[in-house]
Amino acid sequence: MAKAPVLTPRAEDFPRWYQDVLNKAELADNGPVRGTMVIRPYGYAIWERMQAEVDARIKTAGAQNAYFPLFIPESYLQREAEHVEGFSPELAVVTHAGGKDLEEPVVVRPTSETVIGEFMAKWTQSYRDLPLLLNQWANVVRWELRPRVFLRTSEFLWQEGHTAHASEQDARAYAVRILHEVYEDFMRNVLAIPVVVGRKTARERFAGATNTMTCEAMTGDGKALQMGTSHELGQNFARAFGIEFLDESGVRQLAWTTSWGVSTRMVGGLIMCHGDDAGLQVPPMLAPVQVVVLAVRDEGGVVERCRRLAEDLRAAGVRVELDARTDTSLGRRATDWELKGVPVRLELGPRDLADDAVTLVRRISGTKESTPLGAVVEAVQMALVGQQGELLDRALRRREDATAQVATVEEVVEAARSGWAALPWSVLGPEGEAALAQQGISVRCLVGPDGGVPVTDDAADLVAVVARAY
RNA sequence: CGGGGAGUAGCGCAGCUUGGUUAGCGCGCCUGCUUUGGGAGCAGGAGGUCGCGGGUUCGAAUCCCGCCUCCCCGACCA
Repeated sequence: MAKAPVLTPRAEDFPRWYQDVLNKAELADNGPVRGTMVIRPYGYAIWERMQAEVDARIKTAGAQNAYFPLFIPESYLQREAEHVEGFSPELAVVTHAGGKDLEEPVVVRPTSETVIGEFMAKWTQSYRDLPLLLNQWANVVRWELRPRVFLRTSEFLWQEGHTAHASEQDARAYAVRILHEVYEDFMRNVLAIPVVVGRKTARERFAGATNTMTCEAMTGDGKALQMGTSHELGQNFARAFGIEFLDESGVRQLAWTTSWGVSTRMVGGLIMCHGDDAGLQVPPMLAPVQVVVLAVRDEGGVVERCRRLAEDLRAAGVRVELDARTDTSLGRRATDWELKGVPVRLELGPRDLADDAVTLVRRISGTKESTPLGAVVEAVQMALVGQQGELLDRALRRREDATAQVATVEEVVEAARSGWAALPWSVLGPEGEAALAQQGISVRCLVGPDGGVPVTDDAADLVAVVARAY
């Protein structure tokens, strides 16, 4: 008799499977207030690894970290018409504090363009002050109607970059640079998620932006997930907040700003892109635990040998954890580490020890082989590289297989049942986009014929990537 | 806000139609022994204002009225 599956099979009920993974891999719980989440230590360790990798790339791109307040005067939001209109429905507003009603309500930041704009205006006097390249790691609040842990929560963690530039070209170049060198690079090479990078249509644009660019991932059930965005804000916020400078010829000019962010949603994206019926699969580059050394049983010096093995791996720069809980059965522990998606497992028991070997198990390819103890560090390092590549290849193949090249709106609807569709934007257009929206299908982004990110949305030959989205 | 569903142990559920011993089951948890190479077995044990308030009744998880909350599907969204 087969045992009951550890998780609800994905094919049976994908949302249920997602919930099961969150619980069994000990990633997160629902918080007490609707739409909030508790990120458990393993989930948070994954987020910390994401932060470290993204933060390093942001710094390489020249931005500096700072911190702006959680509370923003309500009047700030109202200074940019589209921005306030876009965010009003989901604002959490504090009207009462310190035992009395506030003179002016303060909003809990849904994003920080406004408050940062106010300070950019103070700090920007001369063209020599530009570009001003800021980033902050923070929590933000958007009162969501239909929350899902990690994917859409009322409070989430993110980084938000905000920059001011002397020219439109400079601002655009920076927004594009962040999109590719920070986000796309991180997602593809660390998360092993082959995102499609493109330009949002006017309908999908960020409230207050002149251009929104996006990284879109395909989930295991063939939907789309927006993993990160980079916006050109034109002079909209500069005008609203007075971000001005004197140029080389002494003429007063309005600055051009950008903003860009990725959030804890990426943890949900990781689960949905790479998870299988045995649980999460974490790419080695990201994994907070790359290797677990599993002592099969406490006999004949096995545990001590495992401890040394773990130390050797750690010394070689591998993120390793020792599992010497030999009072719990091997099967249970193996299953638990699979659920958590640890890419490499080293099982060491009396039999292995007698052979002076260890059993190396790969989570992603599912292979298992005996490896001499003397060569194990190198074998592990090769396995980590191999598993990283395999995960990306697999995700890329799946995305390509599940993306239909179509020519009509009818075909889009059919394709979107199980995957993505790509068709000429000239065929679809804003009218077709509105029609699809009625059926819960959206244009995820527009891409150029060469796969590049278009500079406008009315160029010829643009391809619309269309799907149902989370 | 529209349409569906559900509130009983940490989690998942049964019991309710037809009111009646001490409210049950699975998983999990604790203790002990035996185990440990793919989710261990046996024995013992802890754990409950049956969502809240009222009503009917000798007696309510169960019937009646009111309220609250949560989940799922849509519209909003990193």
